[in-house]
Amino acid sequence: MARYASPVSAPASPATASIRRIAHLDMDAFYASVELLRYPQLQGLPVVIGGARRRPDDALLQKHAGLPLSEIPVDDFPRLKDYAGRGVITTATYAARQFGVGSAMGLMKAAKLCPQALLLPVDFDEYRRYSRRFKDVITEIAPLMEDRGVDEVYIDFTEVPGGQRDGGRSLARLIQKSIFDATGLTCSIGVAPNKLIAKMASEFNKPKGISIVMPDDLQALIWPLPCRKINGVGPKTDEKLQAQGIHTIGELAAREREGLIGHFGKSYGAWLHEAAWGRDERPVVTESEPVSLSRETTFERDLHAMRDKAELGAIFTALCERVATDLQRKGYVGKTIGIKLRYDDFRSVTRDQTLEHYTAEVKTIRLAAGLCLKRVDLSRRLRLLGVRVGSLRRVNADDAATQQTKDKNKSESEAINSGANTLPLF
DNA sequence: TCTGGGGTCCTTTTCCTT
DNA sequence: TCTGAAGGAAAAGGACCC
Repeated sequence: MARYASPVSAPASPATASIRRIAHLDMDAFYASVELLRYPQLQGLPVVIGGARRRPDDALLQKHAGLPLSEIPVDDFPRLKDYAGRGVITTATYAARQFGVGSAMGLMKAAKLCPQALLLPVDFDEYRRYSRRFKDVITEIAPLMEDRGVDEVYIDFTEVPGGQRDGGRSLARLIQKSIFDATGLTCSIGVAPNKLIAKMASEFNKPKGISIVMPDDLQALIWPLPCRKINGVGPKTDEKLQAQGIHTIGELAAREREGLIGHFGKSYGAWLHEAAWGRDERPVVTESEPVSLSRETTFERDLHAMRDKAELGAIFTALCERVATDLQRKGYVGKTIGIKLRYDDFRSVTRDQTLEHYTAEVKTIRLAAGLCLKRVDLSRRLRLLGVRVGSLRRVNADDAATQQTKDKNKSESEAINSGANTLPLF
């Protein structure tokens, strides 16, 4: 909090002491909007963007090679009804939502609800490019920005020129307009005394909304909302709250702190109480280091450790390679190697192993992950396999240190190898 | 007939050491 | 040598988020 108190030394504008103003900015239907910039002819149509393993528009692009994307006839786009395979919807346009399809729904189920919907693949690279562009626009105007994923950020307005005017509305407008001018994309912004409230506020007026919440507005604007609107209250907690007759944030605020602690534990119970009262002192964090890095994949069909050994082995090795490549590209080494697998009945299990030394080597990762694999039940069929490296540390650009790490990795590999010669599974 | 992938953080369990 | 307590670290799982 101290960081955000108004400067004591400079008696700035005498009448208007600066109060903490935090904005949450959320891009409106980000993925879909980016796709519509590319394919404007799909405007207003039901479009679903989904986790298709094969790009459903590959054939489309091939067939119309040379033609500007915006001139590809709508009738040629792949339809949901023609899709067969696993996958879920990542996002859907408003027109598609009319049919009851939405994020996280299985594609097969969605195809029944809206067979005529167009299906586009998820193009993360493109979304990341737009993400970088809109974030650059923001930091030009307000440098204290916290990245919250590809389409969301928090911004500290407190000390930004104009950040106090109208509770932050003018600055929010400026940012909205600048982002639209630079990218053609719209966003919604909530400005409030802290991140918790700002996050809720940004949802008030979607799309293209600006919502201002002042400290005194808690009762009127926040308390009537369902508890589920609190960022950090998910379906499980909501269910427990409902069971106790707590439906709104106001009802939650009315509960004794001690009672909540009794039901939800010391830490989470106390946090729920604070949240209901709109209290949140978390700073806007402009930089952070990753804790773990992982790769996982769901198979086209469930695989069996023995019957599909070769296939699983290849997938497993590929996952290790991808994690290792990611680590090296991003400049990290880690020392906790883990696997995750999901059985055909959707239960998942994880196994971890912490090494003596940090590594980013495929071989070491593969060996350690192989040992983890030996500790799980492989009689059931699997639908997902993942490999993770945790306890990350940034690797020095310094060559000597790198070489040292490599040497250690080498001996580590050998050590693991000698203990593992009874053969890893895949 | 279903239910992605990449993360973080917290709690509980397990294991090791003293 | 066995047992149990205590505490810490690592492992496992769960909830949540985008």
